[in-house]
Amino acid sequence: MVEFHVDRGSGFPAYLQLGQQVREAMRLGWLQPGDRLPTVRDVVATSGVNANTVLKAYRELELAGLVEARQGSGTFVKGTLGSAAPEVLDPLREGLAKWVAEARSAGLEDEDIYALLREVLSGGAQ
Amino acid sequence: MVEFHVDRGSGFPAYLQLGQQVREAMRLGWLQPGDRLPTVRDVVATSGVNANTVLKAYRELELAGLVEARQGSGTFVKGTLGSAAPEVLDPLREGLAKWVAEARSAGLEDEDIYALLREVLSGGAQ
DNA sequence: TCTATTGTCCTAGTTCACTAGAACAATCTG
DNA sequence: CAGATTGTTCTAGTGAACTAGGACAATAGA
Repeated sequence: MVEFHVDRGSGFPAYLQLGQQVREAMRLGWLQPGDRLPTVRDVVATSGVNANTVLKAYRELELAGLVEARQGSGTFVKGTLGSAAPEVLDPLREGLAKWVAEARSAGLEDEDIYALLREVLSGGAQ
Repeated sequence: MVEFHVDRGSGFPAYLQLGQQVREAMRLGWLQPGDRLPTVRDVVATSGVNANTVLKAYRELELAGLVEARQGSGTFVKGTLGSAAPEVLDPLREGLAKWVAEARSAGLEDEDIYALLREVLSGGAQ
């Protein structure tokens, strides 16, 4: 089961945070087709956001074809995202963890690491 | 000189995007103490956001002690962020680029890569 | 069938990001 | 000094995000 963590006051919309967390869990293989998302009321109780906000997040995921809402029973993962095959991800994760350890021992903070990745992904100096 | 790229419609506030881009440029060593940020009017002309929005971004950076606004002459980088020594960053960037190439040839999209990094940084399975 | 659970809708209202446009104030340059 | 450039302030308004609270509808399970 996925556990949502909504950071109010971070500036960006709660419904986007929820959506992103679902997508991310799908990419990492934590959520697979058929899995059930937390109940709207669950999320309300857990994260403190309003039911309409949760609904908005879920509706966007549904529009994107990623989940399917079934009244009375819950919201279920329907599609797939990314190439979340564990046999592909696992070795990559290991390699990344190694690099991260290196970066951290060189004194880099998490934000430095994110910045560096964004730079590399967007093609260097641009 | 830093070039801003504001993605309207991405959902999160323009002033946060501007602030983040300055912080990131500082982390990567593109902006160093004494460097001048683009003029408020420059950013307005370039990115299309309103002057007040740019001002809000700059004011937040100033409150954080990262920049200093001097009326009549511009806004200048004051503090430092991260450990942006090139002799430290360069080899790390190289190693990361290598890993990214590997991940991409394994079929991962950028979003997969971000998700994986977030997972690793937050300490694995959490 | 009855009941609990779930998603869904509705109305009303508040807060905040952002826009628009104008004016002022300090600094630099010639 | 004069003019251009820069940051700064102000007022007014729009739209979106979010809250609050209630009600309805479909499904699952006993």
